[in-house]
Amino acid sequence: MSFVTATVPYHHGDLREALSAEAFEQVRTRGGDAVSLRAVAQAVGVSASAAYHHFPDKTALMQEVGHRGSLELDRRTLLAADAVRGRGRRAATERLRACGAAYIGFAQDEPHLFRHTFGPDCAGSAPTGDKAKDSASYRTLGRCLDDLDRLGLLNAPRAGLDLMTWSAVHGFASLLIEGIIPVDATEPLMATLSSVLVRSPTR
Amino acid sequence: MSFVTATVPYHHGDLREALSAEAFEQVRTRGGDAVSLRAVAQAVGVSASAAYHHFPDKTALMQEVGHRGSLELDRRTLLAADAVRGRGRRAATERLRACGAAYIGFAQDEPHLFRHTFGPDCAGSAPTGDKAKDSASYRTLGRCLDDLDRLGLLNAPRAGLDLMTWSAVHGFASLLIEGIIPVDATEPLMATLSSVLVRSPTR
DNA sequence: AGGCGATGTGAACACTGTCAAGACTCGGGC
DNA sequence: GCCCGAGTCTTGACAGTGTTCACATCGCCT
Repeated sequence: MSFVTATVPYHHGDLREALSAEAFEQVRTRGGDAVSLRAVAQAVGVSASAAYHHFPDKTALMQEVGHRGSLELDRRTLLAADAVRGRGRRAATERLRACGAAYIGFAQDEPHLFRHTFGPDCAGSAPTGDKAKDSASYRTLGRCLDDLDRLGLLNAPRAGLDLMTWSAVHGFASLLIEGIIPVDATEPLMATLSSVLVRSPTR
Repeated sequence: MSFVTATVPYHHGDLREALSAEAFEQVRTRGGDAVSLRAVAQAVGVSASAAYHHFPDKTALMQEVGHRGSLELDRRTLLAADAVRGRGRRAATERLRACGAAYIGFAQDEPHLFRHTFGPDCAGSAPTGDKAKDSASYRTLGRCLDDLDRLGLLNAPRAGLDLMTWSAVHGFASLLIEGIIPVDATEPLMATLSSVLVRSPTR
């Protein structure tokens, strides 16, 4: 009824969005395993079962979170790659390094999000089994390699290099956030990767 | 009391071991998130709270499982590497390939176990932040690189190559079991890795 | 024999995901 | 105006979880 009525509004404009956002934030801070549907619902100010009118499962909500996570990763890598201007040898090499560092940096800054994004609930959602090409960060990495290839700087045949590079960066990030690898190994990793991938300068 | 009494024996000889083994098996088949302390205890034929006299937490039990998983991974990689005899160029290259393939094969054969072994509950258990050197599979991979280095076949300075190679193999395995990468990409990956790491044969 | 410590049990707590039944609110047709 | 149905949200319940508590039981040592 009647005027103002700011408190307890009505049907809560856009619950689905609110739930997604809140879940995202909780996964980001507390980690995927530690967030409960009930807690998310309560934070939004709504009953737990209300969520079931917008998501079939808790898993569906979590997949939405994972999707947002991958978007953020894509954004970061693309930003880092675009920040390096120029078309020369130096620029192309640096671009690859920056792109990889951004990928690893994301995992470092948001380990919970990173884990969840590539966790079994989210990653396996695409039934195609070849989600690689859907990933923008993968494509960004690929474009960095293209640049190097165009300059004839690659140490090996272009094909298959995307996968290897991505694997190395992703694996390193994974091992890093689990504490298996010391954090100060990131620069050396990218340096080694460069030295292996791009042809030596003077010769 | 009295004779025979095979059923409901006594204190159950070695519960800790039984629980670990059962938990390991359940994680292996059902996946880490799907196994409950109670189910493990019941399968062993014991009350749930009995487990708390042998493990402080459910997490502690799960860490034990993770440890067993890493032992199995170590065993497989070592076995694969040792199966390749010879000290020549061919052998050294093939040894590296076999070692990596075994690593990836483990992830493929036992995805649940692999995930759990490198999951946050298990991997981060060592507070040193540099558990890499403790991992036998890491060292096995390193020895393969040593062999190549001794023959002067490496395409880049030896230092840092362990980390890069391990990262690539581990990352590939991770992406593979989440369905992000098609399974038939394993051979190409190891081929690319080899072609990048070891110097070209004729020149 | 007595008792003590290690090892087991059962009931209880707070919490989880999920679902069925009912209440509220809105928009559109009489 | 009214009413009704669709969409939305709540309450209450169920089975299951990790964990803890008080208590029972067993083997071993003095």
